[in-house]
Amino acid sequence: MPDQGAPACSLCLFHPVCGAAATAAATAPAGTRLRPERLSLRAGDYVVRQGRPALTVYPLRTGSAKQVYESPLGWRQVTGFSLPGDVLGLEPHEAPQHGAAAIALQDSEVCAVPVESLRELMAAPAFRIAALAVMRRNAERERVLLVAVGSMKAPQRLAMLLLDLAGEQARRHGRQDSTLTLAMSRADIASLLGLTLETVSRLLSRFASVGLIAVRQRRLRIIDSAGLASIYADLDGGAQRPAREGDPGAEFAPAMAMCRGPAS
Amino acid sequence: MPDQGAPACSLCLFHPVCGAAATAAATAPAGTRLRPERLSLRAGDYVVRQGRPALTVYPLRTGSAKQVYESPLGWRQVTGFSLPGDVLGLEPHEAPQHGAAAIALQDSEVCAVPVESLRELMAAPAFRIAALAVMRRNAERERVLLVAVGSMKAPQRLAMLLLDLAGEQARRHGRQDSTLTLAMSRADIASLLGLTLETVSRLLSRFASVGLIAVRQRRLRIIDSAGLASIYADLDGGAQRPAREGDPGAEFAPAMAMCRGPAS
DNA sequence: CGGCCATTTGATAGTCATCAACTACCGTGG
DNA sequence: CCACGGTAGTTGATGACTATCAAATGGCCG
Repeated sequence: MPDQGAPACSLCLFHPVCGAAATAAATAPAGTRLRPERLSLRAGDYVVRQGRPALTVYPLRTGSAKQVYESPLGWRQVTGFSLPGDVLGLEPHEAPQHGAAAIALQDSEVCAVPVESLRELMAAPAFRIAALAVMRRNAERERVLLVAVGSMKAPQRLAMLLLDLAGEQARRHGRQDSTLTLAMSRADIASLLGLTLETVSRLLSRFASVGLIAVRQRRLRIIDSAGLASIYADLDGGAQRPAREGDPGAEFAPAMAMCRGPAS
Repeated sequence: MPDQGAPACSLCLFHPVCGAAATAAATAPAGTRLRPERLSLRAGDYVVRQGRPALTVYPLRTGSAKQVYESPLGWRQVTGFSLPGDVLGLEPHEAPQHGAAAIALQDSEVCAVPVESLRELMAAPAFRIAALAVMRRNAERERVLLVAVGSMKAPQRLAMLLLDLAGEQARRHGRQDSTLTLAMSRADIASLLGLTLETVSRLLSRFASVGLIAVRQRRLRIIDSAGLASIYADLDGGAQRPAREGDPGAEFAPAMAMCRGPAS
């Protein structure tokens, strides 16, 4: 067992050049191997603070984190969640300061990579490409979130998040066991989606009552992935025209009765 | 009159190296001067299309444009407006494809700069810094928008936009004459802010009726800039607790009665 | 002048925030 | 080990906010 990294290390941006990983020996030039320091975090710890100089980036080994952005006027909002393999504090456009805070959602471990190392690595085309791809991915994510918050109804937003979390989980742990652990609170989810925690709680209950998911506290299992997807995908957000008699398609309408409140 | 550029050319990212500008002779190395081709656009023309290869960037000389992002599932949303001096189609993270469409809001003029030229220019530290700053600015803008759409009430969002437009206008035309021309339709504004066009129209009317602005069609004048700012800045979105008797501050509450609907 | 589109305005109701209990969970300390 | 307190989460009642539907008005272009 040469690779002593956590399971998700193989997804880390730095994995190919990480001295702690066996693969590095083969692919990385001798001089560029990293021996990152490791840090342990407790739930709630700040990994990076918004506005502070960006001196270090922190690949997440285990645990999870949230990004929190505070607008110039003091509005605060969760802008994303991070799972092992993600890089906390990685700023796009070579920003000299962190654009958002990163906060551990649970006891977690991170590596600490100085930005100088990062800058040197960026000189290597292969690494550079990978790093830029990660940043683009993050940017795209934020845009999807913007559209979700700006145009979609609450059930769709939540369905989107659940599917996204499941997808990320699958990307890491291989097979999708469809069982997630929500490391974030309802309030965090609500902030991300532009809702209130009560609404999130209610929707989760409603999803569960219709058999889409099973949820108990922070343990969640996706039962009907396709159902969630149909809620998410539903353009026009489950709009309810007066439902004239003989309305074609009324007898179908898969699971997106979700958007219509409790079954009367 | 050596500088033949449009007034806003001096704000263009490429101005220091633009062969059409007199200043370029002084600051730019001989080999890197640009002679960008100019294009004329009609209202509604696509400058760049989302997903198409990013081969050219288009500094906006005159007119205005909107960015429209379409999510993977087909949700479409305006993500920003551009004014002269902005660069259309400029993709962050060296993205090979355009991440959003840019559409002229009125008859406009743009320059066409090949990405190869851009790439060469990025080698020069001064230009690189400026370009990265522009991209960071754009990213920050999007995040502010995300928070606005996610957490703020409709009147705040609109006040924010008006102040922003006024600020951008002032940054270009020097003194703020406080008179803007809204090149975008109500529907575009609504899409940007995550509202409907009716709500935007109503709010504009309401703002006007309270003396914050004067608006007739697409001609708008800001009368009480501070009043708009107080609406925008109001944390907790003008929440109305039951207003107990003797509630301190009730007799104040500047212009943010806006958030409470028509004066009863 | 007529048609078309953008905008305004009104009426209505859906969605979701807000306020308020209530319950479940978790770690702590007796 | 169990009682306890505090936090997180659930559920209900209510109504504000804003979407939706509908119609009228105004401006612009052919």
